[in-house]
Amino acid sequence: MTIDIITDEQRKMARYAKAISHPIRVYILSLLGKQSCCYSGDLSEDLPIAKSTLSQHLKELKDAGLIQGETKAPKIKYCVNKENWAEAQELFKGFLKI
Amino acid sequence: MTIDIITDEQRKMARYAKAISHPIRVYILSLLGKQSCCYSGDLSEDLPIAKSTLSQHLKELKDAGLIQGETKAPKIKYCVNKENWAEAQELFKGFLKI
DNA sequence: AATAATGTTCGTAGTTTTGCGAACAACGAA
DNA sequence: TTCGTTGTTCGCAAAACTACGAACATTATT
Repeated sequence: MTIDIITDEQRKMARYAKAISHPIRVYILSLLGKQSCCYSGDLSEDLPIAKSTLSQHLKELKDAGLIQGETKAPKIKYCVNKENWAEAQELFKGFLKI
Repeated sequence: MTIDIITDEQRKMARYAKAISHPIRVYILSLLGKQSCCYSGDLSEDLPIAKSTLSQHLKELKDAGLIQGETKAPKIKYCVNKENWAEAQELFKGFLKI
């Protein structure tokens, strides 16, 4: 009940887990796992949500560091952020003892 | 934009991820990974949160199916729910393999 | 039976998440 | 420049999350 015994690693774990804690975001990341990149417009066609909502989910993933967007005007190409994804992999691997 | 293309697997992934999307819950699960079981009271001593708050986090993990409680009156022994934990492992493994 | 130990539930409060449509910004093409 | 395409941001609302203390339940012990 004194000091904070939760480690930075555990905080990071929680952060990444939070980023993937929504079905839409799981879907997006799964897709990026298959094809490594995608356009927001393609997602918008497939997913039953408003564009603005999709935009927010992408922002969530971006803020968590799991994806990155590259402007290919007028579109934006989203890719996995490999560095952070690798970190997340390691964290989850350790956590799940996979 | 028509049918829901999100799979049950992806929904489950999101559900499990949500359960571990809080530092306190990551801490609890990490501990259970090390020693497989623990008492709520021990957690309460270590964590800087109110008992009632801890109780809620444990309930979250229980509802998600990741842990289960066994009454050893007047204490409660919490353990990993092995079956569901294995399922979560598989889901994350598939998800992260990417 | 009375007390102590252990947790849960209730009521409350503040914050965050999720979602939508409308309005706005950026940029290529006609 | 004007228009169409593509996304983001804004304003709003509903729901969920996080947290606390007080009150309550349960059970072992005295």
